[in-house]
Formats: sequence, C-alpha cells, structure tokens
Amino acid sequence: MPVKRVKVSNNVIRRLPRYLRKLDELTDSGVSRVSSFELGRQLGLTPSQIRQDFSCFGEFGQQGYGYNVPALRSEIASILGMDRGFNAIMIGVGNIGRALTENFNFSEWGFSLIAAFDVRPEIIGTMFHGVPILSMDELARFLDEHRVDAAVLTVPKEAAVPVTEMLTANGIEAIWNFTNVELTAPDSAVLVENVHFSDSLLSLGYYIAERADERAAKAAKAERV
Amino acid sequence: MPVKRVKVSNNVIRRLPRYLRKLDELTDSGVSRVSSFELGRQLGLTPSQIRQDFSCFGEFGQQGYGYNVPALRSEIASILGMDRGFNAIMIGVGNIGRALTENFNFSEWGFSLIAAFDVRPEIIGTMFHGVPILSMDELARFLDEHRVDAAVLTVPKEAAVPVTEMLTANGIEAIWNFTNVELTAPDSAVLVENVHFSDSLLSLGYYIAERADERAAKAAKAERV
DNA sequence: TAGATTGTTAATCGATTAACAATC
DNA sequence: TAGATTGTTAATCGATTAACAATC
Repeated sequence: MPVKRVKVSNNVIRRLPRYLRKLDELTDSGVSRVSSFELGRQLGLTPSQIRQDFSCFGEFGQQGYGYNVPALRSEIASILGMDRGFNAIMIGVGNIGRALTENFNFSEWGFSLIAAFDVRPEIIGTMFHGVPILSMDELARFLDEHRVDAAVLTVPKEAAVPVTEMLTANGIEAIWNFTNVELTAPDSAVLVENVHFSDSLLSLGYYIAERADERAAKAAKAERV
Repeated sequence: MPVKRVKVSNNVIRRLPRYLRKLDELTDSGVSRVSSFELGRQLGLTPSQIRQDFSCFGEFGQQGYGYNVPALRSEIASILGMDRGFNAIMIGVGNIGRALTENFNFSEWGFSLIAAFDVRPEIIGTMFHGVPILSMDELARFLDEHRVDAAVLTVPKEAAVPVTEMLTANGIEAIWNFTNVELTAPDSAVLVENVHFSDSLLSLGYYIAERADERAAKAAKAERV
C-alpha cells in the first residue's frame, strides 16, 4: 500500500499520465534507462521539476544512473491506481457513449466497463460491444450488488444535473463527465473529472487569435516605418 | 481589435471557457446581472480571482452593480476568438473523427469544419455530415486555396507524428490533437491542444485510489483503538 | 576512482488571495 | 445619500527552479 506523505498538488497529478505515456514510448523504442535531464528535454520540463514530482511518491532513481524505464513506468502506473481493477458503469448510450465504448480501451487504463444504463426501451436488454445495457430503473439494485468506482456520464445536457443527483444519491463517488455541463457542485464530495471538448477547442482558439493579433500588430508596425 | 496588454497566463485562459459556460447557464435561467462574489460561489473560485482574471482583458463591470451577463459573455466570447470565423480541417475520418463530426457542434464555438482528409480510397470523394472527404494528396493544394486555422488530428496513433510533420510542413500552425500521442515538440512553434481521454481518466483514477487509501488508513486506525 | 545523476533543501518566481480606495 | 461592488495594489501562498551534498 503506497504511503502518500503530503497532499500532492493537482499539477503534479496531471503530469503523471504524461510521464507514463512518454515512458511507454521509450519502452517501445527500446530505451531502458533515462535521466531526469533527458526526460525533461523530451517533455519540455526541467529536470528539477521531474525529480521533485517523483519525490512526492518515493525514491525511484539511482544516483549516477538515472531511472530504469520499466520500473519507473510500473511505479507511476501503480500510483495512478492502474493495478486496482476499477469498475465503471456508463450512463447514457447515445453517440458519445457508443463512440467511447467502441474506441476507448478502458481496460488499458485499469478500468473495466461492466454495464451501461439508458432509458430507451428499444436498447435496454441488449449488448453493445460486450457491455450489457440495462434500464436506469435497475441502477440502484445494480449498485447494491456490484462495486462501482466511477460512472461515465454520457447523457444529454438536460439530463446531466438530475442524473448526477441520482447517481450521488445512490453512492457513486466519481464521475467522468462528458456532458459539457458544469457539475462541480462546490460543496459536494463527489470526484468529477471533466472532458469538455469545447473548453479545449476554445482555449486553442484563444491562442490562434492571439497569434493572429501579434502578427497584425507587427505588420502594422512595419507599415508605419 | 482587443489590445492584449501583458502575456496572460495559461491558467487564466483555461478558466475563460468555464466562465463562458456559466454565463450561458445564467442567461438560460434568466439572470442578467451577476457579481464576482456570486460567480465565484457558483464556480468554486474566489471573487478576487475572478476580478483579477477579467482585469487582464479590460474593465467589464460596474462598481456597486457587478457584471451584465450578456455583455460579459460577449466580451469573453470575443477574447476566445469565437467571432473570428476560424476554419478547420479534419485529418483522419475513422471512428473518432466521425463521432466528432456527427456530435460536436464546431460552429457553436466559432469554428467551421470545411473539409476532411483520409487515405482510404473508398471514402475519398464522399460527403460525411456535410463535410467533403478528400485525399491526403489534395491537402497541399487545398491549403493553398483556403485559409485554414487549425487541423483536427484524428488519425491512428502510428500516423500521428508523420502526419503532424506533413501538416506543419504545409503551414498548419494549430493542431487539436486526439491521437493520444505526445506531439508537443519542445522546439516547435505549432500550437498543440491535446484531448487525451486517458490522461483524464488516469487522473480520476489517482483520486479514486487516494480516497480509497485514506479510508483504509482511517479504518485501520479505528481498528487499532 | 572519476563522472554522472539523484533526492532534497533553499531561492526564486508566479499565481492566488486580501485589502481598500474609487465610484456607481 | 448609503450600500454595494468594482479594479487594482499589496501580501501571501504555493509551485517551479537552482544548487549541492550524497552516492552509485
């Protein structure tokens, strides 16, 4: 059982999956040893930051050598809970839900998608890509009978808030939110992880606009000379 | 033309889409006026932070009154470039690409998806949801003839790096990356915005694991007493 | 051994929060 | 006018970077 010393900052947590990804890339290209310097170079981070980040969780390196890639990879995987066999359910089997079920490999990341729930009678009782689709009415009983660590929320916008209330009332404590609705009730103890496509695209838009403005300003300045 | 004074921090930029979303919610519920205090309460931020954030871009409020919701909304929309009519192309019309085309409303966020590109002859020349699918071979000419502000990268993993090189060689300067591959070449000037599902799920996994550990620790402690 | 690189402590930098005069 | 709330300056807090002794 990993002993988490201090509360680790969210910034650090968000970098862990990137480290994992990069270590997998290194493994694929046959690299079995890496220094914080080289890792930093490839990720655009300082060696200091990388060593600081790792030191939140333990001592994974060796002086004069660096880090063993597969060993470090496995430490990070374990920190992220990838070896805990989480169970997830999906709420809402519309377009996004189906796309996720078909294309996202939950098990690769330590999650097993054990059931999906919907309100439409025509799909209830069927299977989709190996996942049984049940009625929302069966949810409470299902949660009684299974350990469920997270709910993937892929319902239409309008349903987001009521369904969330229903989920939390039934003991769900973690939600992977695809609804593009602000769920984070400031008081609530439920873990919410948002995947807001639009937020992502909008911030890209900001930077595109900024760059365009900088160019325009530079051009205008050149004009004046 | 908005005069961007200082370089605005990435943290601030990432909060702008949340403000936008919340302001839309307020509009929907008929609220036309809001204070930084109330906005902070609903978003889990301090009033100070909200006023600081806005003040990076101008003075949008009024003492003793607060902010006019639609006016503020429109300021933020403009800061994010939503009124600039960006053009985007999609590279790779597989499952994710199709799911995005069908379900994501690009135009709602200021982007127009004007073409998609793929290598599979059987779909080249067809339309998908109003978007023409062209051959990758036609890309260079297409870019010559159209202003393209961003590329949506939805190709298979293996293709991610070579396609990115090809795109940047042809003058693409912004990539919305869905490939789950680390693209951010530290030296490159290309804007990359990543949508890494797995990163998101893994960080949720961290917090689920952390919570489970805390409970186990608490239970063990109670045991010992 | 000498060279390399860690883990950690201290210094710096930046972001958030608090305070308050300005003013609607 | 009195009360409310902004925009901004100053204080605090936290995260990143630098430095270095420990050691493989």
